[in-house]
Amino acid sequence: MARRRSEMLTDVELEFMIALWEIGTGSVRDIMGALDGEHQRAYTSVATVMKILDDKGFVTSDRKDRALVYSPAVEKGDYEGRSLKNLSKTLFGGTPTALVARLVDNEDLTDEMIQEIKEIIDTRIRKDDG
Amino acid sequence: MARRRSEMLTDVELEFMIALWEIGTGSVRDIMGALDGEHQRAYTSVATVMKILDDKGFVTSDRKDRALVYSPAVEKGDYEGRSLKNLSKTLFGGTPTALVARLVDNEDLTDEMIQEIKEIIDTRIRKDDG
DNA sequence: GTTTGATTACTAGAAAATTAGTACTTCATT
DNA sequence: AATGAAGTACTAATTTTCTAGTAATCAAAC
Repeated sequence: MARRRSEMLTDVELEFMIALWEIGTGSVRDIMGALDGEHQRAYTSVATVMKILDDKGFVTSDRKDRALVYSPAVEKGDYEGRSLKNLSKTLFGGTPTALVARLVDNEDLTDEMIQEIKEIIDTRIRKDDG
Repeated sequence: MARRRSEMLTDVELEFMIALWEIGTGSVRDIMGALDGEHQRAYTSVATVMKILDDKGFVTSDRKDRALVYSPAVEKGDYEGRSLKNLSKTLFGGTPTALVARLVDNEDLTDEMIQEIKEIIDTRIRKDDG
């Protein structure tokens, strides 16, 4: 516990959290196995970062016969929200509309995607009304 | 010129780029003046980072009687797009729809904002059709 | 009970990012 | 020409992040 300077993860921390969110819960070895495998890292490197994540409060740990089993203390959706808020704040003046505007003027966004996005918005509007 | 390892900016680089985008063009002193002012930094710190940004190709520089005057080589909108793509890739499986879904389930999003977002989407759809 | 294997804790070093000092250059002013 | 002011280039130190080694612990297998 303790530490928690920033509410945002560093690059490597995020990579490991993604692995943990993927598997739900797991030991250092499990997490190492769930990593993208691009980079190849020492067991102790993963263990060290997991401990840091524990210190920062992003995960919790439980001992299961000798080994630590980690679980997310922050949900992925929660962190996604944080990331969006963070990006919105730094680059879009805190207005999500500006963010969406930039998103949809991306050329390689297919018609289907746009349509899907429209449906998401419409659903949300209907939910508010109802 | 040269350098350009990552296409993404570091935190401090981004902070300075935002200042430069704000003023359009300016000397180290101008940029220093346009910073949020939260942090207070030495003149030479700003100068060093601006040189790095030049090396990486994010800005261009021109001498105007002795002093360097910097201009963005990457538009803010371009970098906004990059950032969104980056976030979408790491955290939303590369699907912008998932990103939007997360964005709109943010509670402190007002009805007006949602409505605005809807209009942005609808406009984009109409543009595609026509 | 000793060895082996797996794991954590601690430590440290490498790499990347940030900050800023010092020396040098150049121009304007005296 | 000497002095001072402003700026850049170079260098270096600090901080943060990332990586991994070593030692200690503990349980199981022999």
